[in-house]
Amino acid sequence: MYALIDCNNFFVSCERVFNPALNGRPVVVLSNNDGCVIARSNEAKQLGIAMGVPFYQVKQLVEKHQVAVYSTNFTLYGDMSDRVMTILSGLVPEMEVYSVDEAFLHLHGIEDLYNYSRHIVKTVLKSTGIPVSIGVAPTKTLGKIANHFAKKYTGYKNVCIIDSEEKRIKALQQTEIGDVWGIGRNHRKMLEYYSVKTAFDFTQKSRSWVRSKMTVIGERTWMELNGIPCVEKDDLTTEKRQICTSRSFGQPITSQSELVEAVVALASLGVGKLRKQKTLTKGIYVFVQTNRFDADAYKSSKEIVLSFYTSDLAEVATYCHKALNEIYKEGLEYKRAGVVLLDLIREEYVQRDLFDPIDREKQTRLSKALDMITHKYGREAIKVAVEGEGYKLKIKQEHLSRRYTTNLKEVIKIKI
DNA sequence: TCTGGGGTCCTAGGACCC
DNA sequence: TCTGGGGTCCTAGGACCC
Repeated sequence: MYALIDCNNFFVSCERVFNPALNGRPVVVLSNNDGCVIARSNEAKQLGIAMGVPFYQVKQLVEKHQVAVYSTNFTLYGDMSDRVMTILSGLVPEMEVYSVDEAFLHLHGIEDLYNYSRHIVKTVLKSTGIPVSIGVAPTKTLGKIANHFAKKYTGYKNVCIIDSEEKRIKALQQTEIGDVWGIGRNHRKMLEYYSVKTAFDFTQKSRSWVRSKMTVIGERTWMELNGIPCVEKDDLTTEKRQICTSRSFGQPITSQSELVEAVVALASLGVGKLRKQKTLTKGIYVFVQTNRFDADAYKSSKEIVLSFYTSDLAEVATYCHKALNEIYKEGLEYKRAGVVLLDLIREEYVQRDLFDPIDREKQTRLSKALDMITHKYGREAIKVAVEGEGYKLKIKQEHLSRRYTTNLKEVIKIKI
């Protein structure tokens, strides 16, 4: 049996841990730039605030019901996620972290699944303050469905188990096809056209029909819903194959020099991730765009294939600068830019090249020194010159909470 | 006036090779 | 007049996830 454990309204729950006055109140967390709603408390959901809705569209509703609003604080959420995952790894023999707020647990051989799951729920809550729900089932896709029910009905006490054919069928009949893990908007539309409304309807279609309409991915979902596990453990979960760092700007950027600074700042973040997972890159993709909701939106990009693998910021920054010079057009208002590091390889697999003009030993020592400085004094302490002094990406964050768990200056203070 | 960010996997079709 | 067949690799784009 598998369990899908999922933190309830995760980002909101993180904010509530450090601000208990938010309990019972409607709360929303916004995306970067305070653009869209990306997390909602149950109270906010009940007000009809939809997931992913642009914030300005619900501003009135928010004011009317005094909804608490937070800018996204990924430093805090990432750290809270680490805490939850650490607790879990101590409780189960095997697990796969699936996302910032979800993990699959392997429960093979466990007798009393309900009490075991309840114990996990209570332990995580007590240790981290984060409420979680658990769905247990023979496959991961069914686990997702069970989890949905665990959240939806309070009677389940955050644990729902699908362990019989009757329960499986009942659960499938009560699940809309669009709510199934792996069925997105397009496939939902297509399936509804063929009168497939529930997950159960879907399982009644033939395997070959599903394959022909939705390729192997749909077929996999079909198998899983029918109780046959086939979503395997992903060996690559920890190591990313590409690293994308992009931002929308609160204020548009017009000058080339400022755009260079922004792109290099993004490259710096990307290289930070690259180095953290101990990989090197051999391809750099830079893109810029104007407001993508405009009818005449302008988009441009450039990929540079390097001759040698690198994880050196100065080197990456140089290529980014080059790429940008080729794609920058005067007189436009840029709203978004990004840097993608492609073709990654683990550092121990890199072969030295006889014709490499750069002294890699020296460069590695320099990069390591930079890592140490950044680690000790923060990202702002040292940077590439072209990034500009004190330059900050123009991101709007008007409702930011503190980094309670990762910055000493921002920890909670207790008055005695 | 406002509209996120970071990933993965699969397929079709073109280029190229023998 | 007639114009093979099979394989690999790469890329763009679609679809989906949280």
